[in-house]
Amino acid sequence: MSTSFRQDLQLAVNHISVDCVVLGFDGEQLRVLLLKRVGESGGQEFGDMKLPGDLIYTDENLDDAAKRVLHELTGMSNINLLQFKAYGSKDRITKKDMEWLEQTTHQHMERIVTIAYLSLLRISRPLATPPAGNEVHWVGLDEIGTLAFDHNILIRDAIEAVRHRADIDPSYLFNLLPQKFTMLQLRTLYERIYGKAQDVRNFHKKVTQLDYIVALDEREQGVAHRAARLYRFDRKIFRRARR
Amino acid sequence: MSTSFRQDLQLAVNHISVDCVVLGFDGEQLRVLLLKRVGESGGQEFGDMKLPGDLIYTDENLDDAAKRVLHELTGMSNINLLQFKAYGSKDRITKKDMEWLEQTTHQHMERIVTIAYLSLLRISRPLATPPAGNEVHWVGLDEIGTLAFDHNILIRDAIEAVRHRADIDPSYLFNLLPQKFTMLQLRTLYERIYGKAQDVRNFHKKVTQLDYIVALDEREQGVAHRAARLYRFDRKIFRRARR
DNA sequence: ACAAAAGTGTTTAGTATACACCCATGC
DNA sequence: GCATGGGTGTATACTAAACACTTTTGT
Repeated sequence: MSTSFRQDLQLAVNHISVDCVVLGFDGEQLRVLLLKRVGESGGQEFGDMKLPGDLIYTDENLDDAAKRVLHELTGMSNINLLQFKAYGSKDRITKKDMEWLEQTTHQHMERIVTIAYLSLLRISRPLATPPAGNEVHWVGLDEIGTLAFDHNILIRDAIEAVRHRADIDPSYLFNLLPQKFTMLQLRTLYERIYGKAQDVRNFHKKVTQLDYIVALDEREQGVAHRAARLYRFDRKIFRRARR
Repeated sequence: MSTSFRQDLQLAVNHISVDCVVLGFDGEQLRVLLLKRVGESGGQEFGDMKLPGDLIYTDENLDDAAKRVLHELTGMSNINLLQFKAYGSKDRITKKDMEWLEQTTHQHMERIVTIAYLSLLRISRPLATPPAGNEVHWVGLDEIGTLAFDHNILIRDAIEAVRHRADIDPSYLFNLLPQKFTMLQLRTLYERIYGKAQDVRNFHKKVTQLDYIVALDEREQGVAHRAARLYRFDRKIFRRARR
């Protein structure tokens, strides 16, 4: 809070937003939920993409604002949510972005600090139909072009945050997998997150000696080769083992 | 940024501050830099302590605001600085704290989001004399009472951030040690950060096989027992080994 | 001589890595 | 019958942990 050292200097009039990096995994690659944005700049119409987010309301906590954004986007409550960084540099917002904001919110904006959140979502879960004029897409990490604001940077930082979080909490990544998954899916996920190949046998060994990953008697269906065994993550066993 | 889903709701008028958790290590325990705060609430004068921090100015980046606060406090520039979390819940500011803020800043406050920074400082470095009415103290972690705002929580989270950071970057903790240090100092530091005892021999072994910690031909002076060898951290060797 | 901390090796357990072949299934 | 991925074991290197006595120095 203020140290009262320099009351004479001008204080900023601020807006605060939350932006959500929602990650999914399709069995092959990581994908991010992006919204289509349309606007006008210098008489030219443009269309690009952005992360879901919003300005926070009066009396609304940061975490609650992020929950609200995700609820509006997906129709879900109780989504895992992790605040990972705040972005407040002046040049994170270009003139074009500022114009778009003022067109959209009908407010004068001086400066926007955004608090970035990370959320992992099973990609199979159906999304709510978004309000008219909004298009939501799962976009593969390699297919992301230049996004609005500094959202490319947010996504890069978010991936790093996933890694750190998964190091601390080994259960974290299971938010990205279906309830029943194959070893290949799990291994591919690790390869995508950590960016390096995992040895099949060593990976299999490491995973099977974790008691909270339990083998099912089921196998995958309708594949053009030997069907893989399915596994599930058992949260209760995991919790017990950790205390 | 705005999704424009609900323009009709009232947006918050916000203030944004930075707070700095500055940690030092005296060879025995971790200490935090705290400022004395005096104020009046309900006719009663009170005195307690708070973290250094300030509202950000117009056109000022978050990181720059944190740098400014630290510069005013310590007279130093080029201090390591790590943003670790944003705090924005409504109830983080009590009525008493809000009164104090309005007394001090002569501004109406509706809501304050603070971006918290972590900084490690050699405790031996002399601090600048703070502006009149400000008292700065290095307070041991165990001696911290109830601080203003949610500053006790910020400090707890900061310690966790130190651990995570040190896991990623083994050079980080050397910011807390004098340039020449003994094994005991280094070991005690690890014990304080990770909260558990380190075996003397194993620790010594692990450290001496790191080439970027170099043994000096000097020993400590004026101790009432066998004098310990001094070591220093060599940043150049460290950098080379990491690429 | 005694108090107080410095300094030093070995053994054992666990974890990480490297590596190649047969199996089941659908087409 | 062939293409595709599923499934399995062993040997080696490295890292982590447990554990106790002698040395140096100041008082």
